[in-house]
Amino acid sequence: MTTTGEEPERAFDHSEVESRWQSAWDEADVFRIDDDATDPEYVLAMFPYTSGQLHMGHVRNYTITDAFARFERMRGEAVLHPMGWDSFGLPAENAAEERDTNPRDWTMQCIDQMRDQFVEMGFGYDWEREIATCEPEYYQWNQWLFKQFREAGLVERQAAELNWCPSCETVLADEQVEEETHDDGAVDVCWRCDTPIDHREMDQWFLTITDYAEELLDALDDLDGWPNNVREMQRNWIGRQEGASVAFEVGEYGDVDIFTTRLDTIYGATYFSLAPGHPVAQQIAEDNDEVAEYIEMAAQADEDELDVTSGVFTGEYATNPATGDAIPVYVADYVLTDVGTGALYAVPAHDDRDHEFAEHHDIDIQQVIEPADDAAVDPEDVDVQAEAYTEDGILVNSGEFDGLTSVAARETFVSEFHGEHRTEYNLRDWGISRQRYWGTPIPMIHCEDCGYVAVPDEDLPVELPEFVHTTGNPLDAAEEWKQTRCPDCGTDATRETDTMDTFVDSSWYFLRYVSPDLDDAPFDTDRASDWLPVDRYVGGIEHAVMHLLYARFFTKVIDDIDLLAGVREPFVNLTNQGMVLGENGNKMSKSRGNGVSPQRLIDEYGADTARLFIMEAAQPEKEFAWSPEGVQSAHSFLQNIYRLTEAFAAGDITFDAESTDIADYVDREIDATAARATEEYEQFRFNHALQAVRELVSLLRRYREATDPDRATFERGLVTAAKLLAPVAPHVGEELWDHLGADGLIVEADWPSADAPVDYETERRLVENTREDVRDIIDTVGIDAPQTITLAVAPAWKHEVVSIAREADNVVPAVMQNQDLQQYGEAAADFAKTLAGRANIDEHLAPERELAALERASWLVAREFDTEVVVQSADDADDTLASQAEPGRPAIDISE
RNA sequence: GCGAGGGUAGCCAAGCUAGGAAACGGCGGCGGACUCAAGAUCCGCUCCUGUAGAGGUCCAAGGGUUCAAAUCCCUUCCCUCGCACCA
Repeated sequence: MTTTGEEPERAFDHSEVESRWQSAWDEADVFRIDDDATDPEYVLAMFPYTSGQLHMGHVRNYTITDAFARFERMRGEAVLHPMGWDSFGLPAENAAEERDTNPRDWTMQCIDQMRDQFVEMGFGYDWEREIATCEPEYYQWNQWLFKQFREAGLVERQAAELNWCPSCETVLADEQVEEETHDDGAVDVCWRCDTPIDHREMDQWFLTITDYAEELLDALDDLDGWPNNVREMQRNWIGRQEGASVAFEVGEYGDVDIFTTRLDTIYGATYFSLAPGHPVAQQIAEDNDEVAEYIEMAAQADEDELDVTSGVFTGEYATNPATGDAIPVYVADYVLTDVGTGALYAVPAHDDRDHEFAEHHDIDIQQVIEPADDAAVDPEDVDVQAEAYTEDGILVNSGEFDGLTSVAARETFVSEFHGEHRTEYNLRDWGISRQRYWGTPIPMIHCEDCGYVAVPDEDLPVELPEFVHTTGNPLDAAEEWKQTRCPDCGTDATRETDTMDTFVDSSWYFLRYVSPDLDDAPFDTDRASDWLPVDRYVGGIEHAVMHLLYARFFTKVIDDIDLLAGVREPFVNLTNQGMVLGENGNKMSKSRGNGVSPQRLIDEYGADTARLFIMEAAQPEKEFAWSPEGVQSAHSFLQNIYRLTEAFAAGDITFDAESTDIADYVDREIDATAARATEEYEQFRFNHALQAVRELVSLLRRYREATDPDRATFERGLVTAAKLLAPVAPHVGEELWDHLGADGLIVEADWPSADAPVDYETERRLVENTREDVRDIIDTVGIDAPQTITLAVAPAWKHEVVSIAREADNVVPAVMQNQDLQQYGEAAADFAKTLAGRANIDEHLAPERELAALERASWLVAREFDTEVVVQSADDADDTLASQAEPGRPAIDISE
């Protein structure tokens, strides 16, 4: 125990309790799921990178999935809730260097450490399905899948200018390059070490994800279970532009294709521009020193160093197919080699960049689009010499096409100028080569005669050799490993020394859980087709593009090569959990010194306190700040519910066998709580569900204080609270369950049935309003010691009037025409008039139901004012009093 | 610049998709019960006014639709995030 003298005695010792139940779950195999289960609920958290350090983000992420998995399990679902280790990657190499060990030993040690912590947190995983991507049993299937992709024509070896991190000494995918802004502009840096990146030309293995660009984009529309921002980020990343390509004849170099989304502006093209990397620009450079220098300079320049006006005239001219004019050809850095065709015609009048460039280089600006009649801008106000007009409009100065709309012109011009419709994507192919050791060896062999040859299946896996400490790529230094024979011709050959991007590992791991020990295929196709897609996927927003896009790509390819039967998307519902901020509301970080160690929290307060605090703090998507008060509050709640249950179990509570109105009230609240908590769990709003549980426990305490409770009702309340709490605080849940003398484990118990009581909301409103009115009167009048509070329900005829009034358009005549109400004459008419003046008439209970509701709730009023409360029907009540009552608003009399 | 999501009482934060009660809950603050006292627990209050349940003003700002708007529509301002020399 770590209790200090200042703190109250703890009701139980969390470390003893928690480890005891963890063993019990383990022995009862409660988290194991049979291979023959049919379409289980697949609940998955993004598996952790094996840094060895569990942080609050992990705790939150895994508590969310664990609580939801436990909830579904109690509801009777078969649940697949596995865990594994994203265990390849550069940090392990760095750690190995620092600690004079090797990546494997380091990683394995991290895994053991993290697994222990997960167990301590009470996370219920099917550990028999545990996987680690750094094991040959796993990564051999990366290699096998790579070959399958290759056979499907989805692997290419391309020379490409690549992002190179000089510090990590490796190539980075576009996705791994981040922009860092400084005072003097932006710099591209390595996502891992923040070192500014270089560019290098190298041969690399690519997966042609661009072949799937269209489906990856279109299918986003149907991913309703994904957050909008993630879908939008992927749309952005894939970046589709609908346009057209048209050829311009460039001097002696022949036709050069351009891509444009604004073919309607072609008559306004007054110059032509090539990217520095465009083949024709390179050709021109051979005879033109000025162009050559410019291209060289542009290649050296940092991102953003050259502005839009940077460029050089080549001395060449292109022919505008629309006007027949010869327009000057420039090489300009703002034209990007890998966007479109790397060449464009420029229309200064209708494009901001072209406009700026033209001004700087003194090129003609020719207007060809005017605002349409219905545009917000008057054509007179448009001065393209001053500023580009970039909206669509009506063509002018475009020969016979004047008067066409932009939309029509774009269509017409495609055939007119022998172009073609074309769709371009920003998405680039996925370069997976990494010049590092701790990853999956790419299963290729280079033979002088045969070129690149895949390692035959029977020779897989290509296992990593022993790690050697070296400055370069350790695989390159492993001479013995490198030397092999060509599978085709048998002559000496060398192995590929690059390893795969670790995002390959995580692109299909969710399939491996289905059959983790299978040794003749990556996963069981039938079972995977039944168990997938993942029903609930939870992880950080940082994976919005990379991991989630690659995983979608892999799933589609795997389905296309018939390893899956009709699974096009891996994750149906996605939740990105928010950050856990430091106490001051800032990001937790070492430099700020505001980090909180999960381990210390577990030691001090126990896993359940940590879990409860995190889940109560906010909805999963929202960030929240760490709060010692919140932790304390969660802890004392657990202690309190424990004490209450213990008192019940120990026979410290006196019960009264007679059924009472109070018991009826409590019974209804129990049902309402179960209903509400169930809905909130389903909606992933754990904080709301937990709030309901707290309210129920508080009610049970008040119940006990107010009277000798009914035993069955009180017990049912405790059982319900324990069950509703169990997914979030499972150890305490078991302990409560045990005290309540129930059979088996709460983790396997049935979820409480969840129908809200009849008229619950209306009744609650009636009771709350009445209590407030009583308070209001006592307060306003200044009554010190009320003797008796009398509540009288309105007579049945008034209820009838209200019912009629709710339906009728014209209240007073409708009421007066009613035969039954005529006997109440004047009174009925007056009441009808009152109601007619109201904008809205609330729902109300029938008189006998209203009476019963008030009788059930009267103990709350009696308790609050320490007084007698009498609830009367209209017949029993004094006439004057009863006449003041309305449906939903009993008359109140307070005597001193 | 483009896109996504937001702005609710001292603070945090529900409600907004399906318009109908000054607007759930928590923290903080105030008062009361219990207690020798503190803590824990319990009962209230916490926009303004009010000696019988009332009235007034409210959900970034302004306008509109409606019997009725925090909720729907328009405009403006501000915040957070993502993308961005993308032709």
